[in-house]
Amino acid sequence: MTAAPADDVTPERQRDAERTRAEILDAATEEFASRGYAGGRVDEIAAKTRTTKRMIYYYFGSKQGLYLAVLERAYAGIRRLEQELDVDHLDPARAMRALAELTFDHHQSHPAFIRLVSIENIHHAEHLRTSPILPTLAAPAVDVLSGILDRGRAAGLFRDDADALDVHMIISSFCVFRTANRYTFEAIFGRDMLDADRSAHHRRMIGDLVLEYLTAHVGRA
Amino acid sequence: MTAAPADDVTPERQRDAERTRAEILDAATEEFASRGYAGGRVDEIAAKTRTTKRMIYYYFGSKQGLYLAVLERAYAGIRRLEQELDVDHLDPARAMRALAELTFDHHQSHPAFIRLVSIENIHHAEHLRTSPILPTLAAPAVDVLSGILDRGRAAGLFRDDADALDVHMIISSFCVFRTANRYTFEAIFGRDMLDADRSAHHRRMIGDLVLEYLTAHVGRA
DNA sequence: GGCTTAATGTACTGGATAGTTAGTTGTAGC
DNA sequence: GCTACAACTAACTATCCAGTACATTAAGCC
Repeated sequence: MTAAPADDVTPERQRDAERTRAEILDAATEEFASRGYAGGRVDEIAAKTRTTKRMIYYYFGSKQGLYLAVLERAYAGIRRLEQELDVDHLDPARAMRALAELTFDHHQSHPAFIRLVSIENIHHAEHLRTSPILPTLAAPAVDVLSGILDRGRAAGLFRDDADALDVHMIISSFCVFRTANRYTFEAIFGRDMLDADRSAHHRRMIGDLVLEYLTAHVGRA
Repeated sequence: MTAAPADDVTPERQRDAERTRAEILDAATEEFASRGYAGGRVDEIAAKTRTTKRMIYYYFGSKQGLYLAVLERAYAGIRRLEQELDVDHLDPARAMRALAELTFDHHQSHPAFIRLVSIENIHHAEHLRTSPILPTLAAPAVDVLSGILDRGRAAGLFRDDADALDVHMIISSFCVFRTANRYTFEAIFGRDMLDADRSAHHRRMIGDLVLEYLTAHVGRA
């Protein structure tokens, strides 16, 4: 990436565009995810970095530009995971469970991503819709899922009328809800979603749920 | 409510505290639900009513007080619905489906409520947690659900290890997701969740999903 | 070692916006 | 028809905050 001299490494470089950008993105992710777009403060983001507000405008142009960069980087994470998931060596049922658990694990360990998606929906996806990465987001999720469904149907294991996006929705809704609505759920029902035992239980549960749905009334139109 | 004269009704009363309050709450619900708490503008809310900003402070004290009043009124709607739902005359499976469909219909027809819940979660439920109505929110949902589960288990129809809050979560997550994440879902996958055919399909689906879960491996510990 | 450009810092501005001050008017009760 | 209070209005202020003008410094290049 950076062309650093091989033998005389300065331990703290004073100018490093790459690192400054990344530091700003990290701070901005935290700020926007925890306060929303309108609630997020550019001054606050700058204060969390080792640089100044001027740099944010230098690299990202505007508050909106920064927010969009944050959003795009967050989406890139789950997209990469889905692309890297190799389930061809697993039977359809196990493959489906692996996909559900991948989603479960990602969403649980990336609350900032989930919160950013919530925030983006509050804004009617107006930022995401303008993003150049938008067209690359659908395929990874849908392709893996369609492949598993096709194999399952061919083997006579899964129902014929299951739709890939519906299955994606079942998995996403469950995994997103646990993280996205964690706070109101805990306030109302007094149950912490992130309790380790409960997490393990829910992780099994989403796999069960999807497989029960897919194997119900097999062969029916 | 208001002591209006019986025979000489003035068509447009110039002073009506009740109506002014309600008008402010309506406008504020729309504003906060569509722009978030920090993004919502008190001046904008005032402009949408037939009164002035001063009245908002007169009745609700602060922006936060207004927001909390909006949130409480929104929760009151679903709580009332759940309380009024009478499923004792239905067999457990039909009762469960009726509850799922009630939730589905409410969430689909009250997007502002769903958005407010999302917004409240962005804010770590800090407003809801201070609300005096908080203790009244859990019981209606849980009681109806527990009743149905008990009857289903007693009849040997439902699995023994099903937990009321888990079932609530399955139903809520699905119904909330469709509305809450509608915009990013449409942007990414090009599918409108509110299409009439798809809605009917999903409405059946959430009932199926819950019943398949509850009737799977019946009798197993 | 000077030239060029990318990277960085300081200090400011102007518009937006939550909240207030100081008043006015309608209406119920007598 | 007067009084007291609730309901209401208009105009203001103090602060916050996104974005900028301008100066400066490090580093690659020859």
